[in-house]
Amino acid sequence: MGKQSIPDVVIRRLPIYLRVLENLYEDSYSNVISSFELGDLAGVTPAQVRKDLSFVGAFGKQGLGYEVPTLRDELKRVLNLDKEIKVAIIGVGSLGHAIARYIMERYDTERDYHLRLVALFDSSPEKVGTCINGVHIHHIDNFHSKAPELGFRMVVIAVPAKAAQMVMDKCVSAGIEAVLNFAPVHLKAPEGVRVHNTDLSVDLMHLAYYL
Amino acid sequence: MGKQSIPDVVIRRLPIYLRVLENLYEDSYSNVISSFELGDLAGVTPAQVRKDLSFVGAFGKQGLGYEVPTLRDELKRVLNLDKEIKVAIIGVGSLGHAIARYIMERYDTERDYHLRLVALFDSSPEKVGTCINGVHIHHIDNFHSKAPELGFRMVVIAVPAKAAQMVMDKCVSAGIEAVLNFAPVHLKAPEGVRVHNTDLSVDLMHLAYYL
DNA sequence: TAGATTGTTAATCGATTAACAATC
DNA sequence: TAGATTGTTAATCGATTAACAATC
Repeated sequence: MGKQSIPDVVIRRLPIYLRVLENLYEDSYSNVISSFELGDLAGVTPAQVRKDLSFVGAFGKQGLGYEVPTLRDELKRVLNLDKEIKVAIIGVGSLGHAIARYIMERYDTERDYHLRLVALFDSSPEKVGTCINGVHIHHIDNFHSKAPELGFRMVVIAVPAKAAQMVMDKCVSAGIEAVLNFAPVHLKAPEGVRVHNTDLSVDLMHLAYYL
Repeated sequence: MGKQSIPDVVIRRLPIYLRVLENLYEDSYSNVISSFELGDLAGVTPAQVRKDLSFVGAFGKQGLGYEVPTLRDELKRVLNLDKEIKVAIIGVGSLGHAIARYIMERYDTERDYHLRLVALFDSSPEKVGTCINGVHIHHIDNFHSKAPELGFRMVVIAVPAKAAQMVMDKCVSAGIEAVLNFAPVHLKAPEGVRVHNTDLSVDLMHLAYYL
């Protein structure tokens, strides 16, 4: 299998292919898709698609293309999305709130991705104890015990920049393995903890260059 | 000057350096920073920092490092952030709302980035006509006339996937030059319109691989 | 001055693209 | 079968890293 042999740059594109297939599925297209069509819908070249898919070991059919349900299942398997993945969000400001709703709407319902939001954390006494769509907001001080109790290994950080590294440290000590950080700071984590930084302001500034 | 000669991968890192410098500034650190310190805070190697900064033509001082205010101003100039940049958001769901608040809090106040949110657009009659922090929500049907009237050239799309391409087409025909897309679809735009896609679900799926 | 750090060049590394034999 | 498209290899392209002379 050799999971670590798939380059990260390829892994980053697999969810995009998966997203395209899910959308096709909903619109109930043809049962097969060529690297040309898939590339067009994903915004990459056909050669790129074939190269990427060769890493996951998916088998297309020459002359036809890829079977949509087969490829979709294969991509989900590689991305671990064939199991339920529990996620928690730390920081329930407007961004954390929006992310919570996004995950609940996009995953908890009809799709079978099984990305499930199991807990929210905040430090504000007014928020702690309340719910968003049935998901409780816990106090951040209880994070260390709640993580193993609720069984999530993936966390979204949506707290102010000043608090982010402290929150990250709590995650690390609680054994969290993957973190998606929305705070506008580069967070440090030891080897073995995967951190992905998404900063809206960085994206906006990047685009500003091209104006 | 040769703006187009700076690779996009470098442009993407410049806002990160700028963010580091702004944070330093607030904490009123030393007046100079070496490529080692800057790299550490930005999460890249010192060699990378020096290579990147050599593209913008910034001048550090051997034996010392880079003057923080000089480098900050230089980065802002290259990224067009020395002028006011007007932005509009299309789609005022919870994500659009959160992005609106984020931009208003982060840019409109004490900082001098001058990224300014000038308009919001939605199709819901309940939302149209209301305000968020003094910024009006217009009907999407008025987009074409509002764009030149309010003078924004950059747009954030935060509408559902199904509506996103249609909204993008409206942007293109209204002369928008840069789009930050949060809808989970790859949007097509003609040459000359810069599109940057950020999809929370793609990031989550990417991280899921490493669990 | 001596120590430190830049800017830049050359070497390495990795990713994308092109091309085509295999084959559905 | 003929036409189309895959999977893979080789060629190209670009980005990162290492190293070091220049110099503050």
